Amino acid sequence: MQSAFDTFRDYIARNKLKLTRQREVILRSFLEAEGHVSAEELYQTVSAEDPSIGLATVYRTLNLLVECGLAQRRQFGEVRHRYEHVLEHEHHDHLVCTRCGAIAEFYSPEVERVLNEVSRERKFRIFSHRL
Amino acid sequence: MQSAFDTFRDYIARNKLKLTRQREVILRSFLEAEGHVSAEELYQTVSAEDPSIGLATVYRTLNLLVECGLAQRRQFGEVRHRYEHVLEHEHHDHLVCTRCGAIAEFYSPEVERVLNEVSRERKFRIFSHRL
DNA sequence: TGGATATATGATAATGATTCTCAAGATAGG
DNA sequence: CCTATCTTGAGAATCATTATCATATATCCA
Repeated sequence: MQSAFDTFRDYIARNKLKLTRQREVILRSFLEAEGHVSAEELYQTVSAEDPSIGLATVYRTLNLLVECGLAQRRQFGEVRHRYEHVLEHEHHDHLVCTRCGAIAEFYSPEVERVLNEVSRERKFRIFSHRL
Repeated sequence: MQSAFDTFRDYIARNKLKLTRQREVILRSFLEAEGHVSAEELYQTVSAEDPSIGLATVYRTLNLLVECGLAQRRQFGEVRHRYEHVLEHEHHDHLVCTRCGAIAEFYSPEVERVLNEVSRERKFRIFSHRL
């Protein structure tokens, strides 16, 4: 299985994009970050390593990571989005505390099965789901 | 069982708020609207009946409706929120088409059961969920 | 290796949904 | 019908995210 960096490099190459220092720094920080990061939070981390990197570039790179399948974008109670890495852990759903924002992850084969059944009945094809 | 208007009136009274013409018009339009309305869409409908009602008031009233339990606010793929009435139909989850935005509703007792189990294990208490 | 060329970047402006502000208007209770 | 209190409409403000644009940089190819 290829590393996240390989996946990213492949995506870059396939789409005639360029592998820049900024993108490397951002990807590295993203992978080191644990759990669910917001763009702003990631920007803080990245800035510590290279203060010249702008917030816009963090946003742009996060979008790339989503496109190449390395990251998933989700929105919990808040306004802003959070990103989590995909390769590192299995598919799962979330419980989010409405008081403190704590997040617990879980996986249920039954939920998956129900979703497949329901979508078949209704003639939907499931690309992803959020619970 | 009391009507949506009664529920709203009660909430208004209990919180020392006032029942205004605008709020009545907006609630009525909301109940007549089918499915999942955005604030902007509801504003269009409301404007047709009374052009003097402002967008801010629609937002404010929708928030009241959510607070008193008549409406639920959800966010599908898009940026903006959509609101749906609660009293009219049972609790359910959604399938959303990523191409055309079509929405299908479904209910699965199994999903509910799994959520209850998981939340008990993790010491969460479920107020609501979005799938 | 050196350029040419296409893509990236940083700073900042723009956007779009939602909320806030505030002066003027309307409701409820006595 | 008066007054205290809550609402309203209009537009400004906010906040996360995206677009713009001039400059910088990576990649490709001779």
